[in-house]
Order: sequence, then structure tokens, then C-alpha cells
Amino acid sequence: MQERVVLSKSYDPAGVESRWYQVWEKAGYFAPRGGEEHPAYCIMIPPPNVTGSLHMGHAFQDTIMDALTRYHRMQGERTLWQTGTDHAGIATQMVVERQLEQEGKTRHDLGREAFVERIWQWRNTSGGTIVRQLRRLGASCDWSRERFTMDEHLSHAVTEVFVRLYQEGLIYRGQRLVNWDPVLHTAVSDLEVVAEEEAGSLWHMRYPLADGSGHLVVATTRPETMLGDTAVAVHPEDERYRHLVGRRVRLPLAERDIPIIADVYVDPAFGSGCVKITPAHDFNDYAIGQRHGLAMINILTVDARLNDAVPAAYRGLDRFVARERVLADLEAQGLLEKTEPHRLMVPRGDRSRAVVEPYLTDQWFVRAGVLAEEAIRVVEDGRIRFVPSSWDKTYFEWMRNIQDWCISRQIWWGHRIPAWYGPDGRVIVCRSEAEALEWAAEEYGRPVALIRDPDVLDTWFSSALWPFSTLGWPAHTPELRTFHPTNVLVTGFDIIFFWVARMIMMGLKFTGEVPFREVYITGLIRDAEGQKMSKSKGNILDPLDLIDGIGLDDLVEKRTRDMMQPQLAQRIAAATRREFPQGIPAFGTDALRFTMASLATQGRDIKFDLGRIEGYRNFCNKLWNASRFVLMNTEGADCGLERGELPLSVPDRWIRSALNRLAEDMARAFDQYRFNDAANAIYQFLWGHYCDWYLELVKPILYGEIVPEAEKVAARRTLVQVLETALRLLHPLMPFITEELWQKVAPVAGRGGDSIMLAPWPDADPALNDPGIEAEMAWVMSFINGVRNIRGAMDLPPARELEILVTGAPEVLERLERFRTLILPLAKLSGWSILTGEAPAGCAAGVVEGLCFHIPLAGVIDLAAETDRLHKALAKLDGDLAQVQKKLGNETFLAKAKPEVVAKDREKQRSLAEKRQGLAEALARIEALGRKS
RNA sequence: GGGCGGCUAGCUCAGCGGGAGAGCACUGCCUUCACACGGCAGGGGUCACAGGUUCAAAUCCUGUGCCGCCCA
Repeated sequence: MQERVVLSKSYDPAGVESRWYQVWEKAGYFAPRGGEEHPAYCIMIPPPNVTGSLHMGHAFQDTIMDALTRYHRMQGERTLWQTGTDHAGIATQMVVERQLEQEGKTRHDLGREAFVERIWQWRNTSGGTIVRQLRRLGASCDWSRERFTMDEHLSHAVTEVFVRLYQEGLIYRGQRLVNWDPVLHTAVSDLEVVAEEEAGSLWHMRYPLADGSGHLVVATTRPETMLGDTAVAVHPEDERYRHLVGRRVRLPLAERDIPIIADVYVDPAFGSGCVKITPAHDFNDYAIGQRHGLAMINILTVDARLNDAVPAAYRGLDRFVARERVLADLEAQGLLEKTEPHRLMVPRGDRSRAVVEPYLTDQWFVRAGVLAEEAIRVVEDGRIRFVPSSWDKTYFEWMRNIQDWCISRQIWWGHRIPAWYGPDGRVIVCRSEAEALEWAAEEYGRPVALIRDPDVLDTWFSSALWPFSTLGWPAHTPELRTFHPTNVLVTGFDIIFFWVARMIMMGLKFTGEVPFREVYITGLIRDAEGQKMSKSKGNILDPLDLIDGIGLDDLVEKRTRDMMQPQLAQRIAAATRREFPQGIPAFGTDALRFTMASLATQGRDIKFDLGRIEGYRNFCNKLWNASRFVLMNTEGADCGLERGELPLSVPDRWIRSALNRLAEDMARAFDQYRFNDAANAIYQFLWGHYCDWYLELVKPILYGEIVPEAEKVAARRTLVQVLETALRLLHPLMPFITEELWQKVAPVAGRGGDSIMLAPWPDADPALNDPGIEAEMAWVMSFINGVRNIRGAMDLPPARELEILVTGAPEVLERLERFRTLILPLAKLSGWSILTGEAPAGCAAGVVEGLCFHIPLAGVIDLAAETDRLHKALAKLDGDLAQVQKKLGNETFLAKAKPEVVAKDREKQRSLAEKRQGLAEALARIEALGRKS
């Protein structure tokens, strides 16, 4: 016998994973392969933030993208998974500013140019952690095409888009109320503001009528803004105040007279029914102010202190200090009527956590409404399809109420807006400074100095171009021709607005095509209790810790490091020690990926349960050991690869048929984005069919002394070929273990190739399905199960071989005989004889289709236990029987139900009745025995 | 206030018109020559509730309750 490389006794993922990833990447397997004749398949990665690190959401989505990519690559398509990162303007700037803070400096000490240079240094040395982590997941994206949104080429695309939109009037600059972050000193978009419910107060303030004839009461949650009030509004139908409309009140503290106006926006039932109107500091008030032509008084500075528009006493005060002062002063004047506790939604910046202010500034905007029209249409008419489809409602809802998009940011890191201002303030938008100067010289009739707009663009502006800018647009590159539109976008619902919608708008506008044909929306990964994972809750699971494992102390340290609220650390530490007393064991990448796939059901958030990943780690081990068994029996042995037809056994034909069905199911599951179905199907096949049954059925053939050699050869061939095929089917979900095993198994199965990654996807062939064989095997298995069942119920040790008696029709007895060599070892029988006449006393009995069997256990059998077992089985059968008989006795059922349904129920009735009779007879015998003795 | 989703075994979830399923957990037996990260067997569910449609409802419709999320 030749020397064999025996696999270790259990699967150890760590070594396998790093080795194969390097091989794949080095060999260039991730790049698109094949010429024009191969259809293209492309997925754009949602570019992760360059400051970020891998979290469970990425692991989930990247697993799905990689599975799709590998599946399509194996199908011979020219497959590109385009990767890269985005420059995350605010987040990245904050990282480097924090570094400077440690050195006691601010970005202003460095100046713009040096600061931006410093950020580049940071990104070149420390940025992009996440793309390195992506490799640990086995992501087969094409690293040779990795892009960054600030790359020269992508920046060029940004400028081009900005200039063209400006020229078409779709970008404009204007003074409007925007969300202002007073800590970061920049405008932020609606989407970067999160409204959170917080406890506050509702203050009722008295505004005296200007003529001294009394006062009105207005209720507000933000009393300090009263200094900027320019009206008081009531509902036009409100009888209480109707007579006051058109008169004026004396605004306290500011000592200005302001009008009382009527507007339907006012809710008469809220507070007093009178609302103070501060157009420069509230979005609703702004709209009312515009309707009524009210003055807008900005009372805040960029860092939300009161400015010179307010009385001297309040100038320079922080808004919250000013609030206290205003309240105190009103109180002193007897103008504060009452204070009620009140819960309100407070808008906070998603980066700075600061309370965001509506603030009047000059900003750049995209006229989104125009772009949205076509973007709505492509989803309506199916050119883009959401999966699950219900997400199109969310998309439509937002797109039909879309607001102009504020794209300018007052920060330094990002794409600088290509706009210059002439000496008289004239705006010049050009592709470059040189072009702007040239244009200006002509315009002004002489060379003039220009000042460039200091703002940069919202990061999402460049992300919106990602599907085509990464492929070379505005140049007409072969990549763009080949891979655009891309096939599918895989992302979370939380960025449908931020990103998906904007890509659709920009893609349509600039390429004339949809950027992708399908959008697969994933659920959100939550912790085991269903809580969102967050640093402050301390419930974050790091995908890499699930792969590599982590000790308890390290885990606690990690979860409590760099806390924004250090006071939570103790509670988090305690909770972590309670939940993971042993830390987290290493499960390996494949187990994590398979877990992700199995949880990827459509349209639901996911509670991540450690039990699941543990189960799939065990699955890896099971597969490993099954392969070990197969290799031990096939390597160096005759597997009949050179032979033609071999005498396949029934189990051989059965497992091949089941494999073929699996191939069908897997392809359908991947095509429909039903990854949980794919995962369940292969799990069930490998564990439930291949290991539990086929391997056991094949042992008597392989080891049997009287089995003809040709049958052994056929079994070996089946054994190894089925495994080899199943490995390929599993590869998109578990790339590492399948590659490791395939390298050893494929040659034995007669298949060549450098890597399973590049091996062909096993196509199903309907001709290979064999329902007859499947039915025959089902009978064999149910017989074996029947014997095992009784063995279990009687507590018989597995080692004890039994001799049984059988009765049945000749063809059934013939079938039993035919499977003798398989049945004896699996059911642990020494043999059987055909029963003539009555069964002997003291038997346990069972019934399978067409066959009764009796296990003589005189002296061993517990009569009471057997009686009990039979009673229970009969009761269950009676219930089922009654149900089906009732159905079949119903004439409308017989008349209206589909014939095949009726036929199925008749067969069910027959089978139940047969089984019932067999068991009833067995019971009668035992009870008779009991009476005799 | 408007919209969306969920409620199925102890837990996590599939199934979404024709016999209630999986994984984990649980119970019993077994260190059998691939695997104890294992094998064999077993227990466990008025499919939230109430109506309706249908020969047939966990599945479709209406309503109620509870729990989430999004938008105001």
C-alpha cells in the first residue's frame, strides 16, 4: 500500500485559512478571467469608511457578496468584485484632529495644506485596516483594482460631475436654513442628524400685547430662541385668538414689537395654541416665515453662542447658559407662567453627538427633485429590483418627498468644491484653477486674482459616483463597457437614502444606465438579546474574535477601552463576564461565513446566537472527518476512473440522485438570494444524507468479504466523486475548508485544476434524478429506523445483535432480502426468518410499508413498556387516521380538491390503516399473554 | 399622528393555501475500527387572539393585542 497523507483528526482552521488566501491572491485568481464570450458579473462593494474596522454587519454583507462572486466565477463568468474605501470626510478629519490635540495643536496651527498632508500620511500608514480584515473573511475581491474616493481619478470624476450639474442648473449656491453642527462648525445633511427622544421641559411664557391690554401665552421647548422671534402664530380657526390676529405683541427682553399672524401649521391643541415663530432657528418656523414674509433674525454664532443681534446682556453666552438667563429674567418680570416636564426629540450630529442647530448659512445644494424623477421610474418599471421587494416602498416614500441635498461641508478633508470667486464676488465653476483664471480674464477683460471656495463636498457625493467612477468614468473604458451596469448591490436598509438612491440618480444622469439591476437589502445584525450592537452598550462582537477566538480578559479590556462614557465600563465588564465566562473560542472563518449565510433570511433583523456558529464549526469538523474517511478508503485504491460502466449499488444511485437535487437547490437558492436555503440544503445533504446514511451503507460494501470487486470499485468512485462535487457546491459559502479538502480529493476523483475557486460549478441534470431509487431507499431506511426505534424503546444496547421474524407480501420479502447485506449491519441484526403462523409470545413488533417484524425478546422484554409503547403509537395513529378519514368522508372535498391531493390522502389512509392493524395485532398478543400468565 | 415589519418547540429561526419543520438546548443508551466538535433513539407546539374567505388556513382577508423599526 502506498504512503498516504492522512488528515489530522480534527479540523484546524487557522493554518488552512492564511495559507490558501495568500495562494489565491498571489496567483491573481480574484481578477476577472475570460474573454468576451464569457458574460460579465460585477458587484460593487459598499466602500467602507477608511477609518473603520470590520464589524458584524460587514462580515455579513461581505460573506454574501463573496458567496455570489465565487458562485458566478465558478459558473465561468467574467467576475469582478470591485473593492475600495471612502475617505469619510468628517470622521477622518476628526481622527487626525484628535491626534493633533494630543500634541497640543489644532488644525489651524498647521494650516490647511499641511493638515491635509497629515491626513494623507495617516491614511497611508494607519488607514484601511478594514481592507486587511476583509482578507480574513476570504473575500475574493480584485485587490489590483482597489480604489479610494480621494484617488486622483475618482476626484476627477467628482469635479466633472459637479461642473456638469452646475452648468445644467442642478447645483446651486444659496442661503438656506441647514443643520449646523456647532462643535464641528460645518453643515451636515438631514441624514447625518439623528433625532433622539430626551427629557426636557415645556415652558409657558407670557408675551404682553403691545397695547398693554393683556398678554398671550406661548409654549416652547427652546426659550432662548425667543430673542430671535419675529412673530407669534395662532390657528386661523381658533376662536380664542381670532380677534388678535393682525395686532402686535411686545417681545419681552428684546423689547421689539412683533405681529400676531394666523397659519394652519399651528396646532391649537398643543400648549396654549400660540406659537412663537423664530424663522432663522427652526425649520417649520422658516417655512412660516417665508409664507408670511417675516424677517429672519440670526441670533447665533458658529459655535452656538448668542451673537450681537441680541441685547448686550446675552451676547456671547452659550445657548444653554442663555436659556437659563432668559428663563430667570422672564421669571423676574413675572412672565414665566409655568414649566412642565416634556419629552422631545433632540437632533444630534451622528459624529459629534452635539445638539445640531438649524442655522442660516450659504451652502451648495443639488436639486434632487429633478434627478429623482427618473430614479423613481427605474424602480417602478423594474429596471432596478429590490430584494426583498417591500423595500421599494421605503425608497419611493423618500424619493417622492426628496429635499434638495446640501453637499457643502465646512471642513478641510475631502473634494474641494471647484468654484472660485472673482473680485466682485462673481462665482466661477470650472474644472481647474487654470481654466477658472482664463475664464475670469476674459470675463473681466484683465487677469484677476480669484479666491477658491473653501468648502469640500459631502463624502456621499463621491460615493454616489462609485459604481462608474471606479470603472474609469468619465473615460469610456473597457471596464465600464463590460461591468456597468453592475449586477447586484448588497447593502443594509440604513443607507438606502444616503447612498443607494443617490447612486441611482447619479448613475442615470451620467451613464444613462442604472448602476445595478438588483439591490439585495440585508437585515441588521443584533446581539443575542436583539439589541443593536454598539460601543456604549458594550455588546459588540468582533467578527475576527469569532474567527480567532479571544480570552475573557482580552474581551473585557477590548469592550471597555476608549469609552465615551467611562462610567459604563464596570457594568459592561460584568455583563461580558456573565455572558462569556470562558471568553470566545475560535470558530474559524468558514463557520462564521456559513452562520451568516444560514441567518440571511429575507427581510428580518438577525439576533446573533453563538450556538449557531458553534454548530457550524462542528459541521466543518464533520465534513473534515467524512473526507478523512473517504480518502482513507479511496487514496491509492482502485476508484475505477479509467473504467466505463460500473455496477452501481442502490445507495450509490440514491446518493447521486440526492446530490443532483442538491445542485438544483443550491443554484436556485443563490439565484434567488436565499442563502439560508443554500446553507440548509448542503448541511442537510452532507450531514443527514451523505454522512449519516451513505457512508454507513457503503461500509458493508467496502468491507464485505463476499461483495464483488466491481461493486467496491463503484462505491469508491461514488464516494469520492460525490464528495468532490459537494465540496464545489459548498465552496462559495466555505472557501477555505473546501479548498484544503478539494486539493486532496479532486485528484482521487479524477478532476484536475489548480484551485476549487476556478473549478466549474456542478450543474444539475434532471435526467439524474431517480425517484424510483429514492423511494426504494426510503423504504430501507424506514425499516432500519423501525428496528432502531424499538431497540431504543426497549433500552437494548447497540452491541446486542437481534434475530427477527418478518411477515409480508412476497415482493416485499424479496426486497428485504435484496438489501440484506446493507440492512443487517445498520439495524444490528444477525438475521431474520419468515414467520409462518402466529408470532411467538413475548415479541416487540413494528410495521413498515408492507412488512411486519417481530423481535422475540422473551425474558428480556418489559411487557408493560411494550404495551405502553404500542398504546401510545396506536393513539397517535388513530388521531391521524381520524383526521384523514374525516377529510375523505367529505363529499365537497372529493369533488373540489385537486385529484392528486385526494389520491395522496387515500394512500395516506391506506398506509396508516395497515400500520394500525399490525400494531393492534401485536398489542392484542401481548395483552393475551398477560391474561394467560 | 403616518408607514413598515414581527408574534411558530425552552432559545434562535425556516415554512406563507393541501400530512407542524431545522439548529441549539433537554432526556435515555453508546468511548462501534471518519468524527465525543461524535453515533443511535426520544420528549416537547390550541403556529399571539378574534372573526371571515375556502372542500382545506400557521399560510389569504379584516380587526384586536403586544414588540420592534422608519418618517413626522
